[in-house]
Amino acid sequence: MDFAPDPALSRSEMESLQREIAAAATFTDDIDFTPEDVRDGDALVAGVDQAFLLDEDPERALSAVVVARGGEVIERTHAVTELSIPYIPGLLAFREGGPILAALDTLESDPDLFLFDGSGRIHYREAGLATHVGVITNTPSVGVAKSLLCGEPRASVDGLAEGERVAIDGDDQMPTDEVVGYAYQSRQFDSGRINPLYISPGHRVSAETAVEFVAACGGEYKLPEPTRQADAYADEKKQEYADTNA
DNA sequence: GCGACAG
DNA sequence: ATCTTGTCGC
Repeated sequence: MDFAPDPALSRSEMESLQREIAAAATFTDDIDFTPEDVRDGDALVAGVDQAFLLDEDPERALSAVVVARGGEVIERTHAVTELSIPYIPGLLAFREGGPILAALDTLESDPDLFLFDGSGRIHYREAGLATHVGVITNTPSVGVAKSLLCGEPRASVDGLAEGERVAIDGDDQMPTDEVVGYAYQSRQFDSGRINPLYISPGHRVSAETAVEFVAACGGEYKLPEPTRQADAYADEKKQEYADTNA
């Protein structure tokens, strides 16, 4: 089976491929390491994020990957790739999946877990970016999104205390009623103004464990450290390319 | 037609 | 995502 996120597919072909991806995905724990291992530096976690070069035709994506073991960064890599289709809610993997796979191909280390910027199971067809790339690489993956694509929070997610989480149930536009993820307040101030992260299983991780992994990555900021590092690295490299191309 | 929408 | 400085508030 070829699950490659081919941007040339028709919209309906993309949607049916996502249903196949969801069927092949595992939303329960199938891992040989624990959140505790992540804390102790006995597991490799890779944060993946992107920056974009939109003032070009075609536009290009700069995909960055930062691998961490405990608090230390052991590898950073990136890839610059052409983008062929625009962003369409629900079809993000077909725009960014290829570019991300290109960056993962240059990795020398072999991460135990991937943290992607976007949704996993919190998706119309339970096949968001984290699930799509997770299934293709057959690597435990988690989706870390800064806003909610779909699904229904069981309770208000406003002003949660640091460490609190609220289950996200499948809604009427999704094929399941199960818990598809969690709103997770990684950081909070007394004023209670920071929005929570929306964590969901990508592949081979349950919704509960996905949150535990993010929590285990630590960091002083809202985003888990590997993701924050990847974000900064992507911006850094983007400037480099922008200057070179100027 | 209305509403809603990761990055 | 990206375009972008200062600024309101704890």
